Amino acid sequence: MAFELFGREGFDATTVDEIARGAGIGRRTFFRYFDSKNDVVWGSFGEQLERMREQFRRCPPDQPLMDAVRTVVVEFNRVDPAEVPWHRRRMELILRVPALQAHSTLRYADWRAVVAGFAAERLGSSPDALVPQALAYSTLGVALAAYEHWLSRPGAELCDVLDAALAELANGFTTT
Amino acid sequence: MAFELFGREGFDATTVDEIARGAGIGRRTFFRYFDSKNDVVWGSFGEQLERMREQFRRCPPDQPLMDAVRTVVVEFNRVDPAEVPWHRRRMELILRVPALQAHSTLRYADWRAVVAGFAAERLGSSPDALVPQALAYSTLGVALAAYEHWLSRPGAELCDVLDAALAELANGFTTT
DNA sequence: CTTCCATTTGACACCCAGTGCCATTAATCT
DNA sequence: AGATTAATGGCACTGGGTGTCAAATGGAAG
Repeated sequence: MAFELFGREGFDATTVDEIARGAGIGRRTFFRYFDSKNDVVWGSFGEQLERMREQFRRCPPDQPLMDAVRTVVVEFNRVDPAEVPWHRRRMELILRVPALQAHSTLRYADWRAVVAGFAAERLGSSPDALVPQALAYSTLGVALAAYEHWLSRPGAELCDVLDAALAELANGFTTT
Repeated sequence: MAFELFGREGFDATTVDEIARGAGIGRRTFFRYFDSKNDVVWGSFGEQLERMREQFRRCPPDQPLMDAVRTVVVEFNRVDPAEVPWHRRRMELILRVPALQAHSTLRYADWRAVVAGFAAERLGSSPDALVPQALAYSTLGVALAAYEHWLSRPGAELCDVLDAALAELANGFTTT
């Protein structure tokens, strides 16, 4: 897998030629499977998002908006304990390698669209109105902060950190 | 200026050679003034941030955290009316051209650090603790949503939109 | 003015990501 | 098998970004 190379040489130092050779395919073929080298670390994110949309659909209609968002985001990011070390390495790349950090912004847009869509529905407004967009943007932000926090403390439980951070958001960061 | 070229040909279609030739300098010299083509649209952002830090310093110590953040972010983004069209075009590039959208993420890190620093001070915690980071991340998110909203409605007043969006954040997006 | 020094510049040669083109090689169908 | 279609990968090219080095520039000091 290409991740061995990234782990060994670092993401930037690993060339597409190496990845392709490692996978036993031609360089040109690589670019038919992946739009860019960056996309290697983002598997089939689109399908994952469909899962999140589904989770939003399952939310009880009377559940307060931010409670629903919190639950879904936390559940969406729950991973099989066996996969945690793997997930950690992947997220380390995404959140710490500048090239990926930058590129990932483009992927986050779809994630935000799902959240904004749900919020808009609940608020009876358009998905691109100010409030749903601001809500989606800030939820994403909080999730990223939680991820970074999780990455830098080996012991932490991702879902707990996410839940705590989203609770703060729902409180408007009040210093009660 | 390079912005004419971006406006005429589009950002991606404008090559560094063209920019350099347009500025009457060599290509190599261009890369000595700018780390990348992307950086052209981000002038001296570092100095701007110093201004924001200063504004945070001026906040009355008894002002509630989120009120202070809101005021400072709004004021920080207030631009001379004469410069608005220019600012608009610059932000259009930053927020709509994928390459710049991605790259800008790296610049936002410094912006967030300023906000997180202030929040940490007020909360008596470390700047990289969860709450200051989450607060900074979500404030940035809300600001970006406000900017997008502003860009897509020619009539809107940036500061008003920012203020409204940040008020929502401070309320935890409650549907009162 | 000239000499000497340091800084700035830009030409040149690279590396690497990404793309268009096209011949070759599998699959697949009849 | 024979014909058709899709997948593959070689090749050449564009464009961003970097290292190297020689020439140009600009002061200061003599």
